[in-house]
Amino acid sequence: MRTKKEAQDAIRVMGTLFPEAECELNFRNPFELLIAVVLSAQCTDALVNRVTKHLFEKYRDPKAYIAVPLEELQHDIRSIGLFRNKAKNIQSLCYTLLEKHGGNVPQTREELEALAGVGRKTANVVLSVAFGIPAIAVDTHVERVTKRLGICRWKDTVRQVEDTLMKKLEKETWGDAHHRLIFFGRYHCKAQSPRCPNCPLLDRCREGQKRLKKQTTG
DNA sequence: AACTCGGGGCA
DNA sequence: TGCCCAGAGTT
Repeated sequence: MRTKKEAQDAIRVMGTLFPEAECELNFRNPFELLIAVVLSAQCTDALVNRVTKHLFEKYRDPKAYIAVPLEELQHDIRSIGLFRNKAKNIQSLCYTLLEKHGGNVPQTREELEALAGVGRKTANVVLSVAFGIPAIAVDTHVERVTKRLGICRWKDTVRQVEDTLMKKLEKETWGDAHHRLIFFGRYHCKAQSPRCPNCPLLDRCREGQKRLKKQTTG
C-alpha cells in the first residue's frame, strides 16, 4: 500500500500525460447529467455525447421521456449498446422522479441508487458533479489503475477502493483525480495492452515491471 | 461470484 | 471478423 504522498504524486504525473483531457459528458442540469451517466454504462463519453446532442433537444424533462412509446425512445438511442434496457430504465426512472421527487433529481445516495439503471458509480457521479457532494466514482479504469500501482490492494472491493482514495487524496482534488485516472486507464494503462515501456510511472509500478520482465523473457 | 445485455471501437 | 468494453440487475 502506498502512502498518501506517493498516491497523490502518481496521480499528479498522470495529468502530465493528458493535459487536454476534456472529454466529458454534455449536460446542462442535474437531470441531463443523470440521463447521460445512465446511458454511458459500457460505452464511451464521445458516443453518449453524439446521442444526447439530439436527445436533449427532444426530451427536456421526465414527462417528455414517458410521453413516447418505449420503442420510440429505444430507436432514439439505438446507436448505444444495451439500448433496450437503458430505454426501459430511463422511462422507469422518470416515473419515479415524478412520483416521488416532484420531477427533480434526488440528492442522497439512497434515493439515487433506488432509481432504475442507477448503481453506485452513477450515484457518485451525480452527487459529486451535479450537487458538489464529496464522492469518488470508481469505474473499471479507476479500479484497475489504482490496483496496478499499488495504491489499492488487488483483493479490494469497489467500496474499499473508494474508501482508500477518499483517505489518500485531498477532497478538493477528487474531481481532477477521477478524470486523470480515467484517461490514464483508457489510453495508457489499458486493460489488455498497457503501454508500460514508456510509462512515466514505471519506476514505481510493480505490475508494470512484472509485465516487462515477462515480455522480455518470454 | 458469475452471468447477461449489445452496438461501437479497434486490432 | 472477432474480441473487448467509460455498469447494473438478476440468480
